[in-house]
Amino acid sequence: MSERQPTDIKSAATILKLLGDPTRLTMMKLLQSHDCCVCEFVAIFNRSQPAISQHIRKLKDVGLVKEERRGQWIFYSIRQDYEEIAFVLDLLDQLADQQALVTDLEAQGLRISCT
Amino acid sequence: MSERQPTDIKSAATILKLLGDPTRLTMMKLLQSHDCCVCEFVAIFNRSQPAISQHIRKLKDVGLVKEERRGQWIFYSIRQDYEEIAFVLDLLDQLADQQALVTDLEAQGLRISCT
DNA sequence: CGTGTATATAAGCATATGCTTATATGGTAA
DNA sequence: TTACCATATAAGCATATGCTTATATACACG
Repeated sequence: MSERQPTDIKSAATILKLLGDPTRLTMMKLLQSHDCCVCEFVAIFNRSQPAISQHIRKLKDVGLVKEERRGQWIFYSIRQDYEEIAFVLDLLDQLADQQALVTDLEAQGLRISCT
Repeated sequence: MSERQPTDIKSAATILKLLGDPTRLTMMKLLQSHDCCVCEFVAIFNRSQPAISQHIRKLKDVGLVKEERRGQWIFYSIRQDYEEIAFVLDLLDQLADQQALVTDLEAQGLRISCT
């Protein structure tokens, strides 16, 4: 079991700045449990589709997430080969679980449309 | 040894946003090793005194650091009683050491003036 | 093929951020 | 007290951010 390399300040600041937004941080936490498509995030965050797309783009631009088309939808997932992935996952592991956001939607009958 | 409580998303996002700036992140990392005064940061970051003061203020406003006058200077240190201190310290622990910033200054004869 | 659905992108705007310069504050010390 | 030093605050400005609305793209599928 090899010790992880320390994260350099610049990389860390870039990551933290990106995650320093409640929407993006919650997105990443949710992505840790399962892949999501844009429409799912739109439903969960009750925000416009472009707003969600723009958040995802930022995450994608730095390489934190990747996309994959499945039928009509594009699913996003965390890139496990991201350079500082351990730093990111450790951070996410310390956050309160957010699955309730998904199950609440289902309970309301607003089941995520694209799954 | 009690398990730490998970950090809620909102608090985490606030912290990460604050630390998502290379200057403030480095400040916090340095403060983990020893208290610093404003003039020390000014020398290390080669930035104006107001710029440094304004960064410190943000850290102070959320309760991450506290101040303490020692003679002519005001020294800043990490508040160990900060609510999410464990989250913050864990994060800082994963960053590359920044002590070189201090020793380099000393090596150049630009010894920190206020120590 | 054409149509619909999911998503991305562009442009515009209001607010936030991080600096600058100028000035205020507050304690030290002659 | 007066002058000085470290630091804080205020005001102004350029850039960044995150939304909005409008529109483009890109598949899927009848």
